[in-house]
Amino acid sequence: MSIQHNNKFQEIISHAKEYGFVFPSSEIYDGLSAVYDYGPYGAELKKNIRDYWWKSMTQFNDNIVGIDAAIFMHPTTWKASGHVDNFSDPMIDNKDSKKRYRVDHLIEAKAEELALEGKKEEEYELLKKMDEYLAADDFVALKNIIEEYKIKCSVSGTSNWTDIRQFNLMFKTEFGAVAADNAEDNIVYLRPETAQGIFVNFLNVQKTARMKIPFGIAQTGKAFRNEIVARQFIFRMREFEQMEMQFFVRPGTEDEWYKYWKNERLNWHLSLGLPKEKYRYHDHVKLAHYAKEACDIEYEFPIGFKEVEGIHSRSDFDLSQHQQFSKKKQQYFDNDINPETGKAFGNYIPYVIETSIGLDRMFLLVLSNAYEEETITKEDGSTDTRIVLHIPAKLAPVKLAVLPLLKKDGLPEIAQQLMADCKPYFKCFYEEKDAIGKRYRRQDAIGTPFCVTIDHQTKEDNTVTIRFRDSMKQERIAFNKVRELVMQNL
RNA sequence: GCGGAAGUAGCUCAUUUGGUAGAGCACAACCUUGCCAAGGUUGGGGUGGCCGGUUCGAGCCCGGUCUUCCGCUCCA
Repeated sequence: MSIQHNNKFQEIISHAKEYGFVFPSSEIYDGLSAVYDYGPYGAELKKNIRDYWWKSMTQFNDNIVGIDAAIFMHPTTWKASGHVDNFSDPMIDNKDSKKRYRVDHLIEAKAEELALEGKKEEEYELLKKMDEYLAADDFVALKNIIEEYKIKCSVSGTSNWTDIRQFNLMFKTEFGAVAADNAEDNIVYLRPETAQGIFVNFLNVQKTARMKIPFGIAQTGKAFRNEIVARQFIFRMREFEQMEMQFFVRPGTEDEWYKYWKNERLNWHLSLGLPKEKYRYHDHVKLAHYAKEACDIEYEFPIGFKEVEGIHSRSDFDLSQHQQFSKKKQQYFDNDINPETGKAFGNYIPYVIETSIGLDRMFLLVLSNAYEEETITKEDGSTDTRIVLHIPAKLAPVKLAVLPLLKKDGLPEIAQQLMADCKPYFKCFYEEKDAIGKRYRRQDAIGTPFCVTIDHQTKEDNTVTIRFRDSMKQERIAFNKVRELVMQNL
């Protein structure tokens, strides 16, 4: 990351705070690491992004419906999904190389080494101890093993280790107000992804909304991950919001649908007028346990190319797992005729294509792309700078600012009429204090695409000045055309 | 977690060797004001991140602690 880019990122963070987009969480108590709150304009922008996504999924696609599943889920959900077993490993760091290892990997590597030296008994002994201590969560004993066998870091070659720490991806909490006999019985997790809420409702949705494959289920909502290092402003947070759509398809057609959604999702981004050259696909080579194919849509943030959205071909992994753990069939009966056999496709577990976008990351994307510190040359040749957010009008927190040129001569009254006229249709902002130029610049700073000024001429011919954010150009239009003009751009 | 940097008004920053904190912007009120942040007057606002030490006296020196940022590390 260059210093220049770094500065731009800092400026965006400062701007976000100063103008009420994003605040550090619990700031009066010195903040909570990697947790942020959205302020008045941030909440509007975030909501507008969410709504735009939701509409593009559930309104523009006849075969996609939405749900809103709970954050709490039955704990077995996470055993089935693989989150419990795959994300609770003890870790240890080498202080010299700064490299982090999974403790079991480290010890197993040593055992293998012993085996190669022909010390079969020692190998067996070591692995037996390890399993015993792992099962007991005895980190002190595990570290003793590492020291006893003089296990070294392959990078630094030293045995300078930190203490062992448990890495838990999922946040745990207690469910129910009364303690259970066995404390473990009361544990529920805060979901680390929204997808499982869709999978466990697959049959409910399919039956009640009478969906036929191929079809999709969309959902937006909070998810929680206890990241080891969560940083970079709202890019990686421990509490974040996902917008996910799981698309269920007939086995054998997954490649075609994967390509379809890969293409479709990038087009969604471009439909907002975001610059194509800042986007790229990143195809995964190393795949997660459930994935058949996977790619990320990356965007060039001020901190470099980073993932905004993932498209994954998840096979029938999730539904199969839930079928196995719940002992409830997760199958679909496909009445369509298979041209090869002349019979219906019959019962099967559908394959899934997932599109998963981080709402907070999308927010940061929009903000990063919108932010500009512009140098403008005035009529007298002198230069000035203005800070402007070129937020797409569809997403802008405030659509229209209504500004009486003077706070007298009946101009505020006329302005209030316009407010009343537009308020029911989109978010408006009214202001009558300070010089007009200052008011324009304040609207630029929060990304308001249109400003309308009411002046004395308005009283004579019912026209107003409309001023455009990006070009700073002004036009005279009829008072009663303002609402229409703004709505055309939303 | 390791290394580095920084915490003074809402924001950006001053306060030369230790002597009971200041500016600009922002905010509020009034006046002024015909179109791109720059008119005037007045006003509100700070236990200097927190705790302790040295000193007659600490925003400044020392120690600890917390938080944030950057780099490394990790990342479904």
